[in-house]
Amino acid sequence: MSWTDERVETLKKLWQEGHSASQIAKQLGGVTRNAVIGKVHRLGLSGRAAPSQPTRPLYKPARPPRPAASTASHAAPERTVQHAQPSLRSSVPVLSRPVISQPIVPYIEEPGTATVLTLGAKMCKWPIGDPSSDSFSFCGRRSDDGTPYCVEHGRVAYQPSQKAKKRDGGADLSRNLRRYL
DNA sequence: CCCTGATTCGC
DNA sequence: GCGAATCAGG
Repeated sequence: MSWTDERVETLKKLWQEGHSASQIAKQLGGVTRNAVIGKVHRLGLSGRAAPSQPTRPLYKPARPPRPAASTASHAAPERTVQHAQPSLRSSVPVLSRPVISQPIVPYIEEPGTATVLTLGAKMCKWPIGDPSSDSFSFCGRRSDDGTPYCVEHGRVAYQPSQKAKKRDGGADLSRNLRRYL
């Protein structure tokens, strides 16, 4: 099987909905979960904002060398060591209930006031500021139904996907966009 | 062991 | 671009 437009659309949809790679692979058929993950990465939509527990720590654990299978000529060039940058990739831990007596508000009207402790399920998880900074926060406005972001940020998050599949001269862009919001 | 996503790299 | 092999974890 190959990655047709339709299958990519399905992949993106399921991935955004929080399905695991193996589940998506199973549903699509003809591909392994590795294929799905690889595609997800190439599409640049790795790191889901919505569900699950963060699997990776925020720091980069230094990649181990991989023993090349059976290829003789392979002079491994030293890669430039780039220091780990604070990444937004890791998913945001969503509290199921307040730890102390912190009332969780459904959403916040003023953008950028939600912290990791006050961020609720229905709040926009668009990051604001430097994650390593104390002032780091999330948008926190009411997220659009079923999405991690508010309408405004959802537009930004899922923007560059359409290349006019059918024949709409761009007039239907907003309509197509709604499928992702 | 089951599962998860992440990464590398030959193809 | 693709995805198997392999990794680090839950």
